[in-house]
Amino acid sequence: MASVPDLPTRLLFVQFAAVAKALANEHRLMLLQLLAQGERSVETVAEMSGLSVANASQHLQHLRRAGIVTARREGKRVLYRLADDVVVTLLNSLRQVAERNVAEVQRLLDGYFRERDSLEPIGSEELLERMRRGTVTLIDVRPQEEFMAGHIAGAINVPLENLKRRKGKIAPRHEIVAYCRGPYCLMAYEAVSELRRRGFKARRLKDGYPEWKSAGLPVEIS
Amino acid sequence: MASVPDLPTRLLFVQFAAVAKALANEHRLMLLQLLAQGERSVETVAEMSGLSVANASQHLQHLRRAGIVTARREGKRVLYRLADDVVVTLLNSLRQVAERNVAEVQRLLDGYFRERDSLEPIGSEELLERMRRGTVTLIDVRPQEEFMAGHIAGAINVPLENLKRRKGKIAPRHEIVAYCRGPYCLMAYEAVSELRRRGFKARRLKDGYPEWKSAGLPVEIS
DNA sequence: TGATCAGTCAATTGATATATTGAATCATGT
DNA sequence: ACATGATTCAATATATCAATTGACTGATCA
Repeated sequence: MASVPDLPTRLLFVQFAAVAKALANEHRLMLLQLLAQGERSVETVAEMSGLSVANASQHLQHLRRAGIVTARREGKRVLYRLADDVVVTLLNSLRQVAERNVAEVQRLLDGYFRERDSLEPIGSEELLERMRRGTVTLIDVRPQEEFMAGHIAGAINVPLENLKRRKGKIAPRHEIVAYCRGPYCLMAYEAVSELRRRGFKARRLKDGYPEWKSAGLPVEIS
Repeated sequence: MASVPDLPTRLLFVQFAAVAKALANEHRLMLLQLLAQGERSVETVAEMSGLSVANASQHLQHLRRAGIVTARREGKRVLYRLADDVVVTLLNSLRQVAERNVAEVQRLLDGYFRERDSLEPIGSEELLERMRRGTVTLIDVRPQEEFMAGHIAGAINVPLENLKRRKGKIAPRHEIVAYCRGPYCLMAYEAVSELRRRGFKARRLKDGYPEWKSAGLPVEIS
């Protein structure tokens, strides 16, 4: 009764495993989060992730061979991007499984990310509704270059660095909502803490730009 | 401007990578497909996958440490099962990425699985509607033990082995729909081919039991 | 044409993963 | 208590992966 799998089925599993192998490295996952913001050059993601250019290049090629990202040449530089939106779904379910089932992740969330709950995240439906009524100011705390590559429609860019150095003159009449790269990017957490310290009403958007974009909600470029 | 990720964020990526590492092996993916049918003992999945018991045990423990499966002891045996339904989603998006992006998978699908399209898969909505009207006979071609552990409500069990040996006396008035373990399990394909060779009207269900179950559609046990 | 910049390739080293083997548990029946 | 069956553990050899280094290629611009 031993229904040992036949050859073609085994080959398929080998291919699926190849995709999983490409995801099975913390640096590549970090590169994917960066690419989830939009197209980026090798040098850019190398600098943002703290990897050497050669190392980042090899990781990106690994991801490309697995069909997770694609690359195109533009002049001197090579620009990488996620292959399609299914990749965002894949990364999200990976995150969900880790979050729900791995004790270590729970510990990290409960510890370092303790403020998570106290910062009352707002959902996308509620944000859309309040944007329509104009009762909220939406800020994107990512660096300017990421903002310019694409952001939530109606958001204004206040990079976290500027916010902390009080460079932007923020005096909104309404409550502030901050967002960044996604649920595990800490920038929006920090922004909300900082704003509250200064006496503003501030909340965090539950998800980040990649989730918003992949949900088909309105975005802008530039 | 090098926004190198901070420590807690890096630790989270390490944890996500650990989950991905657990998926990054063809044998473990095969074990997961088997466990997607329901709870199974180490010995059972070892036999079904063609792995040695010790090897299967170690792979299963790897999956357990990653929070992808859980185990419980029942007498002499240890029964493993998927940790939750998010795992099914994760495996499906992994499959989708591989399917959409990897040339090798395309080749396998177009070659060995050539009959795929000619076998006109039926969707779950249409199947439900026709089951309600009674205009279809639904057969589950998985082995009896898998059928007994859970199957689509209203299905009858005709294991592929029996079907091929003409052991079951099939004389349905209606069209036959066959299903098995999922989109990459070949048993339903073979069953439909065989039935058509004998002159029956037969189609394949688009997805398999795990997808049906995880979609919350009606199932039965025993 | 040559200099420069962005990225890739190849070779090396150290670190991880995998399958096998045989011994060690742990619960059960005699 | 002892024997048995099911699973896990420990040790090993082989294979694969990751980061570094320096050389190489391709596109741009003086």
